[in-house]
Amino acid sequence: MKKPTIKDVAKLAEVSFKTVSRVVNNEESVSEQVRARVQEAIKKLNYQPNHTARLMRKAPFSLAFVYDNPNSHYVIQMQNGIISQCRAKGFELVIHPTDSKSEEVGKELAAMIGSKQIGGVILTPPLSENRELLTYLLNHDAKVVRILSGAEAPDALAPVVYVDDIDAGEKMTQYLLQQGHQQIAFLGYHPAHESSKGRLRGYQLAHDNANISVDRNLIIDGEFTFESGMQMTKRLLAQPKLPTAIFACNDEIAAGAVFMCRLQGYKIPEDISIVGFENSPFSLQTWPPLTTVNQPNVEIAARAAAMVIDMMQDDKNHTVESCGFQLDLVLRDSVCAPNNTPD
Amino acid sequence: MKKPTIKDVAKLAEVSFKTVSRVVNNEESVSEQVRARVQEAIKKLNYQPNHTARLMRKAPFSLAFVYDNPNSHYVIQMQNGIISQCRAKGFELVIHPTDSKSEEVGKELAAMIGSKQIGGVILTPPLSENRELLTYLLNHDAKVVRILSGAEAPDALAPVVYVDDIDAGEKMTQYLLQQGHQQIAFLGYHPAHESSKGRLRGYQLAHDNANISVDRNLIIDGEFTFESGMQMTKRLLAQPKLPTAIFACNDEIAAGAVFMCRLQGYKIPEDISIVGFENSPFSLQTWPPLTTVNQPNVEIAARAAAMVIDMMQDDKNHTVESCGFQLDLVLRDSVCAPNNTPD
DNA sequence: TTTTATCTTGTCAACGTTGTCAAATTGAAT
DNA sequence: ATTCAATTTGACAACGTTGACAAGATAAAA
Repeated sequence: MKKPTIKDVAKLAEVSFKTVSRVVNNEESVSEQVRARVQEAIKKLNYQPNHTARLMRKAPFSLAFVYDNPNSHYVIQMQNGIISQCRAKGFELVIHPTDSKSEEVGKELAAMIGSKQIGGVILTPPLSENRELLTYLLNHDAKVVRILSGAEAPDALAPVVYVDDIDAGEKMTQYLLQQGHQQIAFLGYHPAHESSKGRLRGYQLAHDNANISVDRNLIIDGEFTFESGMQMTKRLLAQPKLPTAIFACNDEIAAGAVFMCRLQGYKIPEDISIVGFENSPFSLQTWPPLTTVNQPNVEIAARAAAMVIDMMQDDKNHTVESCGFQLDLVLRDSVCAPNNTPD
Repeated sequence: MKKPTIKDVAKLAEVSFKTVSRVVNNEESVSEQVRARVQEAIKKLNYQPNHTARLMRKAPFSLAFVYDNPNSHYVIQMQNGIISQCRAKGFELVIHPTDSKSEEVGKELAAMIGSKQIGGVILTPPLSENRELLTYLLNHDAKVVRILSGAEAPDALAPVVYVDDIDAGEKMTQYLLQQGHQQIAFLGYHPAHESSKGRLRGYQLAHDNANISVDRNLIIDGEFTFESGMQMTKRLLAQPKLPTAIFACNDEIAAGAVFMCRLQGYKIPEDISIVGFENSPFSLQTWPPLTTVNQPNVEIAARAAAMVIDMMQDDKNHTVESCGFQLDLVLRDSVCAPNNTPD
């Protein structure tokens, strides 16, 4: 049994197929009588308009989510946020994992956009930080929205959803300072990682505001992984002056820190308070559960999707405003006031 | 500047647009001269064939990945496996997260398949376990491939990619037995979780083969989470007879077990060996890294995708064979021979 | 040279929808 | 009744591509 087309419905309802089209698209000028008859026919035949054929006549109805990120949870959250918008507004999502280090990303994306009738693109870090890629895409007249976070104010080439890492880093550090911590280590600064820069900047800012000077020895460089978290913590704990709290640049590092501290016999949070960043599942994959910063990725992605869709639908090319997200702390049990001042 | 169509290319190359189509589709009967001229024109105009219009004439070129799974890493791996096949074979992937508990899943999926010209569907647990959904989809003549794992032999309604949990559970248990463990606890049996049944079955089998009877008290029910892992381990450790090894039903449980053991002062693996299942990032999110079972999700998904594509392309409806995957152990440092026999 | 076979190219319809515009119908006002 | 406007409906082209088939060009055989 073939899939019914609009013409089959028309025949059954004894109207022209154009009228069926009108009913399907909820257009005004159809009498109630006819509308009812057509709707009945639609139901009887179980007719579904052909998305593909539709696309050919109308403006593009697809947007692409381009990413190159090893963090599954992040990607899925993004995806979900975008899909929610797509479903609400009848758009199609094309996911496009790629390799940000490849020379060909630009071409590859342009090709995809061209062939798949894609109207808009959402870029996440680190792809969204690639200025060349962005201009390349803009030159191939794609509508682009970038999701960015970090210390640099984003340029104005295209609308951005900006995550305020500086503010969040500051809030978290402030919180630790308020708890009475004065020796706060910072784990996981990485020059290639924009977010880490922002978070460190906030850390610094909070110290400045409190008139407390930062001990450079407490800032340790490393990767955003559990393994690296353990290594960094080991190095940290080998130093003469012990911190009373650790601000880890993400939850995985924090989990590694928790582990290493325990291995060396420190109690968490009694001996050392530890906080993470991201509110990922990893923040609950340790004990006690980590105080962390919530990144509302689903909302962020939904916002970005709404923006691209807006840009696609808007003919007159009115500029879509960038927007910023402030992050909130998630207080759990990995922090307490410092009891013993380490010597 | 408008997107160039096949006709623009034709005009530039001074041939009919049909000839361009032939060049684009790499058909035989085009003279080298003309082909070169057309290709040049294509390059000059940066022409990309319109995927959408193509779809309208040809057989469906899209397949859907339907899932309802809280495990981001799993979903991403699946997605990647499927995408690899789609790219290789020029297919389009539509991802469709859904709610398996909803009454409407079937209708929802049928609607999606109908409207988006989807030729095939890949189902993962728990959706793939839903017989009703499957028959519903088959009745709406969709091509379906299911990814399944567990203790039940899958029915023959549609081709299946089957993950042999029983065998894997048996292998892992055998390994622990070979290390000299006799008191092996099993954490995370859950009646609603097919995989856990299979793994437990394998655990039982290995004991049977070794002529060792299983102590029912060592089998603890629970969820597939870190939190539950901690709880179960707490219960386990409260029992008079301590195990020398713990077989956790997945890595998160195992990580929880590691944590709880440590909290109670047991050393891993010296006092208690612990193994997980899945080889997820969580298995490295603890210390020591977990011995676990590798689930080659990317390959599994790629296989499933290849199968659906096969079914879609094959007109004569030849039956695609189901296939099974055997899993392999990943030996890391969370296991050693039991030193002290607990009393 | 003519015929035939083969290879290359072109013409046109079709896919399922929406946009444009004209035709038919309705209803109100004269 | 007649006219006019407003509403409802329909005919047809168009979107960018591929498939079926016909036409033209070329090469080989007569």
